Amino acid sequence: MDKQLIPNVSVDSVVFGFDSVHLNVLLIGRNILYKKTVQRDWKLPGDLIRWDEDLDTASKRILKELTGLQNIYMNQLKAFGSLDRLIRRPQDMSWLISIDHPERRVITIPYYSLINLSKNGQINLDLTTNAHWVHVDDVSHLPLAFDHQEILVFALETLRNELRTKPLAFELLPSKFPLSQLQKIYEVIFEVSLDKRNFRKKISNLNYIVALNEKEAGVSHRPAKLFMFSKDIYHRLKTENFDFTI
Amino acid sequence: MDKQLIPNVSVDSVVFGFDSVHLNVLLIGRNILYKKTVQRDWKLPGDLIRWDEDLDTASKRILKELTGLQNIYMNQLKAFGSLDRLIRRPQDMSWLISIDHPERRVITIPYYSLINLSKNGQINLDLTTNAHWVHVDDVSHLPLAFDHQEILVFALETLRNELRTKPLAFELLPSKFPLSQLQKIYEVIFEVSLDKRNFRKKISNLNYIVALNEKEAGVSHRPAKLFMFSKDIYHRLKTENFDFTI
DNA sequence: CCAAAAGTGTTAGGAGTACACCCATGA
DNA sequence: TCATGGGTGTACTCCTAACACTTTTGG
Repeated sequence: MDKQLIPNVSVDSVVFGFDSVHLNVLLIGRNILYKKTVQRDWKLPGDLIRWDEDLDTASKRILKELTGLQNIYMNQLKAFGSLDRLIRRPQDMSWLISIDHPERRVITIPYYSLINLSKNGQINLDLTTNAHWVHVDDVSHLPLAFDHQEILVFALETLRNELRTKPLAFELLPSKFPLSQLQKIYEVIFEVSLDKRNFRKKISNLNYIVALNEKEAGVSHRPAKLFMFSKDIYHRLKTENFDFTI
Repeated sequence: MDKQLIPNVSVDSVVFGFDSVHLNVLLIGRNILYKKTVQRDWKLPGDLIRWDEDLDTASKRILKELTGLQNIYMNQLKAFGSLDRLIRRPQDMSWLISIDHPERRVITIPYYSLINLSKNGQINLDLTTNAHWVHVDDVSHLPLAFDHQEILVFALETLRNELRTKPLAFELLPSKFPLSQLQKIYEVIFEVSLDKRNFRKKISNLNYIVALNEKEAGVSHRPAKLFMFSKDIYHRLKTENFDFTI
């Protein structure tokens, strides 16, 4: 056991990636030996944190070590620390023994991150660590380690909540995007379908979504106008508005 | 150091209490000896957690031990674990030494709670522990231990966010309340003033806020009709609605 | 010329906002 | 009878929701 690590506090990352069609989550494949057969299962990227690093720093470091991802949007979720979280599944117990994990109790502090996966800005996934993008809809059928299924569900709920009131959709898009992509994000994440005209009317009232003098290229249909999100304008405008819903 | 305690993970509670005029927060007064004078400062109720209890359990236990409060609404916030959070103020360092606190690093998991403080349902504060209700507006002038000021600010922000979309106001009210009290909560917490007629119109559309055949008693003005919040009706209704704001 | 997605306007209903006076009670 | 907060309606504006056809490009 590395002396630099706090033995009972970890971070985990729920990295959401949007590929212009699906919302995906980044999982690490494991092959664990259990009852003399090799079983495949999945976990969230994560690890113990060090004595000499802040939580955010730890989360960034571990994500980079395990996946190569850097400089992406990141937000802390609530901690998960139930007594039995590491030992709910017998496979997990035998895995912990196999890696010589000494601790009876680990409290984990999950983060969620957002990233765009479209063809241009190729993602620099470090494949030696077995990281894979999985459609979020498929995850519920997969065996996930520990309480990672629960963490993922919580992360998705939080993403939905934050997406309602914060300009997070743009973290899932390339810097220049057509409006149909923006709409798709809301449709996929909230599992609804939205009216194109009403959506665009709504967007056109938001001055921080700026039309560019550029169009998509290389598509076999009428090319869409590209837009960008202006953080500056957004912050200048969002010092007004009161509104509540009980 | 108690062997039953995890040495580097604590919980803290931000307990908000509404007294029909102000939003208050529960703080514990400390007298610390620093540079040969006794100084008064304040901290959030909190302590290290035990190896054999879940986070929520720990939070409930510690809140009860320190204040006598039980069975109140409680919600976990994000963890605070920066490297210097215990040693930003020299007073805190000398206090930690005085209580023989061994740990260089403690990550705390804060919770916020909501409670009603009106005269009827007298609160059972255990005064031996020096717990006091302080108006939230006054807290920024008080010396708070560690990063507790920061935790409090985050808790208040979170309370505001959740109050926009969840029926939390009722946790701050007695079970039967006049509409003016409900309005006051939004006005105090969001620091706005709302139009009485418009507020009441909005409320009358919410079927889960139910008018009772009862009136206030003992007030020296026209007595107000009392209302209650129906959790049942609320949950039956809130399985609809899509709406987002970027 | 076909397939595919982009782009565009109108109408009707509901929600939000601004605003001023009378009512019921206890002291 | 006075002081105090309770209680009520209307008109205007703005946002939302429903709905179908034409345009531009590549193949």
